[in-house]
Amino acid sequence: MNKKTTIHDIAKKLDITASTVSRALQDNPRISDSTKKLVVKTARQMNYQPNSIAAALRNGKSNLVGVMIPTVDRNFFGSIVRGIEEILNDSDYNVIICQSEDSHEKEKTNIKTLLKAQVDGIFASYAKETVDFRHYEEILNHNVPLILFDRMQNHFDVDAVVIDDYKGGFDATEHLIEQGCRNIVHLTGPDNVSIYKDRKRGYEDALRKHGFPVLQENIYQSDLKLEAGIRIGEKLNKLSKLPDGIFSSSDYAAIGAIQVLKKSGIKIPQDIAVVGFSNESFTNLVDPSLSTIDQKSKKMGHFIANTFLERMNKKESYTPSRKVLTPELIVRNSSLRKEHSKQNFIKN
Amino acid sequence: MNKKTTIHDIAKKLDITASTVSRALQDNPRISDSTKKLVVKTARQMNYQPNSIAAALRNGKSNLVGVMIPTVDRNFFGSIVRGIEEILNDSDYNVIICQSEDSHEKEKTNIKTLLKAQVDGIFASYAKETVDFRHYEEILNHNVPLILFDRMQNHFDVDAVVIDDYKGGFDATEHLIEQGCRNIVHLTGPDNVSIYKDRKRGYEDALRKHGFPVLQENIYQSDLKLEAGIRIGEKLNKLSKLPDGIFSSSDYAAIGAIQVLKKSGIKIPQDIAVVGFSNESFTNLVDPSLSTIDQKSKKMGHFIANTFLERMNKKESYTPSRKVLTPELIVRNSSLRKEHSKQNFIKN
DNA sequence: GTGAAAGCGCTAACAC
DNA sequence: GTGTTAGCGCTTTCAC
Repeated sequence: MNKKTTIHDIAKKLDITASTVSRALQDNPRISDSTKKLVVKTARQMNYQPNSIAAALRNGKSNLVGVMIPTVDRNFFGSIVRGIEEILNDSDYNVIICQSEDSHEKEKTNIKTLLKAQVDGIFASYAKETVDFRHYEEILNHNVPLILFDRMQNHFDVDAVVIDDYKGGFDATEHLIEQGCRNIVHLTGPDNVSIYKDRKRGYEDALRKHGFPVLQENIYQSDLKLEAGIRIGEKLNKLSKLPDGIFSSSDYAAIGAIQVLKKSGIKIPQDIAVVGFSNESFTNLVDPSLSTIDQKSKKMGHFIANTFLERMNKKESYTPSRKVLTPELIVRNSSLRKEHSKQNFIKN
Repeated sequence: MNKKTTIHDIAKKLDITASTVSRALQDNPRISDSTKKLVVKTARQMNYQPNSIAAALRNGKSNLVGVMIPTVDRNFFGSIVRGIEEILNDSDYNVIICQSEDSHEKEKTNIKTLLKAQVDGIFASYAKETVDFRHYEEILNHNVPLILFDRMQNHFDVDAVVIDDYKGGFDATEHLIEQGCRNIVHLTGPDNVSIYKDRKRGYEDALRKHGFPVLQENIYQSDLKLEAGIRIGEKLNKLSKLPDGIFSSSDYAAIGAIQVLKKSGIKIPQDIAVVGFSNESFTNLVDPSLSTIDQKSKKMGHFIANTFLERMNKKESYTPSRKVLTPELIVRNSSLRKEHSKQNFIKN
């Protein structure tokens, strides 16, 4: 049981050569059916396990891809990864996951690690902190296909799969307006992350479209974490004139604000209607359930994987493309004022 | 920029041999400091990237480990993975993550995939569905170190890192009793998963210790998902005599039940106090915040990684061990009756 | 339809 | 302190 069987062992047993065994196992047309069957059977008997490392060395490809995301335990990223795996595992690729934890330093280390692991491709979503992109150029210098998703910059000419964040912001805001909100606050993230800028533009344009002014004092910038939402909620509480709607670029910040506001007796959605962003799994666990924008994460994973596979097929003369997915507004109780909630808490 | 530099390229440039380069890069003591410096400098200049695949083939180890968990987007598993990575990345290992989605079939495929990827070790938590363990024996047959965590069976003689589920169940239940509960319901999972059996035993023993009867009709078995909690909540609602406490083996089921009970005007924790299990990240986002048992996930990840590293060092005559971590009761508002909540919603 | 031989890039035992 | 050599397990070109 100790020494692993190789194609040479199989060859010796059958009194043929390793090349024949190799070809037989790959179903090479030049090998006779009888030999193929024999080889396959013997391989199974001997509990042969192909050594993918040797193949990788020989073929110059590892059949590994690296995915770098801020964190694994957020619904959005977790399910992108699952989407990627669903496609790639069928093509015999394995996925290595690295978490940047939104730190520029970790991101640099991770990229080094992935390149060292000889991955055949890297799929990455920027860390929030990242403003310097030289380590990404390193990937391109190594001729490793790079696909950016979710967060990205425009100045790289690489494949990208994103959602239409502008539309997400627009739809969320317009929905609040339709629910009767006239004074809508927006919670946004760091300005160097384009998704937040785009959502903000959507927010602003929706206001303008309906004839409302865009007020800078209504826009609160933060890291969009739970704690930031809490702090902003406290600020709102102290305003002489409460807003009647909140569109937050993050579910976490939204929930933080809601917690504070609820404590002071403010009714959600009657006094303030709230829409978050990302459709995190907790959004239908909280009370009231949180309206949000779904980012089509699994679909995004599929797109990423397929883009990669296409890229691998047309080796030369490949032109990077950008796929834009359409997000979906999920209306739940935190923003539903007009009709009595048709959604019950079981529904997603 | 196209062809990758190898140690031979460096060797040629410096008019030395590849072995010297290899040794220099590994900081081998037999190489003179001057050569080392020269080699390292030239390597950097030529943008040399070691080919870990070649090294892997030569050394017979891939420096990859595989982690198989039910799902990535649960706080508990996500942070185990992070714990593992924190330790292993320092030892130049990379982590491949596979998700079983609690399916026996997926688990089998994943194990095949990992073995094919030539991982140096597999860390796994059983799928809930799994009752047949032959595919795990396959791992041992391939001489690949296996470490089980969280969920496990006793009949395998392999390394294991678990928490003391019995104590978790006991502490949760005793806490409810101390808060004045006299009629505590328990939500448990499938009987073939030992963690649920252990938590149930803890529940029962706590009741007995305090002189309460263990009533079979107070124990509800399910898959412990949100929906199951909702169904059980509805059942409880219809009882002639409501319970005054719930200990759920899952935060999700707990929250499902709470949602239903709140809807019928039942006050949490005044009417029914609730404790969940796992310290999922949403537990301090819901209202009331959910008391729960923290499973020390990051620490568990560290233990798993260190166990693996130890195992790799003592190659022969290795005796598997079992590490048991102590869980921690986190008291939040869903179970705190006696004193007025000292915890505020910001605290974790 | 099958075999012989070379080589992917690296490491390490053995020389000196 | 450095060079020589062989080989990890596989694939593939070139023979026949």
